[in-house]
Amino acid sequence: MEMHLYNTDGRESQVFKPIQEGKAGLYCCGPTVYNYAHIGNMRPYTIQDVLKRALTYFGYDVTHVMNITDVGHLTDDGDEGEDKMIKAAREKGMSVWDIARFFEDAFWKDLERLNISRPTVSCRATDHIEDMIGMVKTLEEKGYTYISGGNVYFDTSKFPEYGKMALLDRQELKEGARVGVDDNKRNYSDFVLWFTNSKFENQAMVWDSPWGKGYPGWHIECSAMSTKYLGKQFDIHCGGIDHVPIHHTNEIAQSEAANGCRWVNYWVHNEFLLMKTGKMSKSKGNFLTVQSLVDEGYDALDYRYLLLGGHYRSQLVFSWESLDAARSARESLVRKVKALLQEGEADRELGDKAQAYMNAFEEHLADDLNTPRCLADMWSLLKDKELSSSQKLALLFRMDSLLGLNLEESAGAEEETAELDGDVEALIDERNQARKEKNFARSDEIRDELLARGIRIVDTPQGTTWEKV
RNA sequence: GGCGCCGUACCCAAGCGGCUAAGGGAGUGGAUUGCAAAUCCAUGAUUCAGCGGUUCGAGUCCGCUCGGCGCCUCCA
Repeated sequence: MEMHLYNTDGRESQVFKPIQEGKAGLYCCGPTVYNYAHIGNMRPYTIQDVLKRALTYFGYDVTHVMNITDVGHLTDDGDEGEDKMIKAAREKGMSVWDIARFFEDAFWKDLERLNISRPTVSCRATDHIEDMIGMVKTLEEKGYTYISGGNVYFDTSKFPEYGKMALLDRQELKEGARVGVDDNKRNYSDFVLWFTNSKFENQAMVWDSPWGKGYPGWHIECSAMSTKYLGKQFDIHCGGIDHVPIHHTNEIAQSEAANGCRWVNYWVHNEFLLMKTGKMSKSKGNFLTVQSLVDEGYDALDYRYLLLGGHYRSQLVFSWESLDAARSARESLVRKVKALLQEGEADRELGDKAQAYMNAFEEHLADDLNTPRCLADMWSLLKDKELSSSQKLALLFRMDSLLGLNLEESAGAEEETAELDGDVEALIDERNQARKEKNFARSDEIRDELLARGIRIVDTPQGTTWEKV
């Protein structure tokens, strides 16, 4: 199956053609670990996970690389502002190194809860300082840099295609409109490759370099690490749409200047998750974390379902109402799987009819990851009266291996924990006895009591069972 | 000021020129139940913000108007 991806570079949907037959190199910008990731941050990782599953399913051997930015970055542009890592360290009374590990661990935990598979390679910026220095040296040798105010800058005027992907040439940027202008720059769009003139206190993260003690610029890490693990040219680069004009633009300039060739073939950018009050961001304080959703009683997978319910290139406004809707839908799917499972196991092979469903699903998935249609496909197969339960299960599990809602595991998980509480069984027996004696006051009392303990009674013609709420 | 996106039923949301406008949630009616829950069945836009235009044909293309959002700053 051919995959179609919307390529920001060219602004059109294109057929994915790998550089190397049967392989796909995928680089995704990872988190800066100075704070908890918020649920908006999790949107790209979720869609990238689906992309990776899809590529793998369609027969590509995927190498997925993600960086962990554990080097301090500024809270503002230029030389202003405070280093995020240092700020966090001061506030938490921890070293910057500990801060980085702490939030990196929290990040992996969030990914796990969202059923996002780990990248093939995850690389910390602090472990790759030499690679970055090497790339800056190459750029210097090729004449793309200048030193000013102690920092090494990339001279964007030396790179004629600067801003091509972002279509920057069409825009009249309002220079200095909201940020002070860095007088050390020759051109507005120039950016720092290596800092040596830091004014920060507590510079724990400093490395020796040909230009003096300092630390790398904001954009060089992705270029250096992606080149190291995926080569000078690779297939797909993912990230948030906000990265288009600055971060990815600078990455392209650096990488293509240093490597002397085209760098990335497909740029896949996800749109933002918004709050009703506007963009979700740490600085605005209007953000939620996966943990805060869990604290409110949601399953992290409810949020995954919510994300899958909209297309990744559309803005999505988060609301508790839509999360409720996603939870209802997801729980319903899990219940249906559970019911089907009681009728038997999933077939190993898909029959003709089931295959038609799978084909449609694959087509929608391959159509620039149209996950809303994929979910609709799941629902429509469930309604099919001519399809056997075992075929339905086979389809659902196959589809879910691409969407990652963990339906099979969720349907089974309740059974296991169910066995643990012995007195739950006793209460149910007591309730059934009460019902037999038409003592409904007592039976309803027990039902309420169990519900308070997170257990919902389900009366069926075959008898009484229960499930976790 | 410049660039870009969006406006589809009560809510979320597909749709990218052509069969009866996906799907989910909520609601309503019915079956089932001691009552619930769950489940099953049924039910929803002559219409896609508005107005013009192109076309045999437009939610889908073009223009304008109104409304919302994002970017131009580190940001997912």
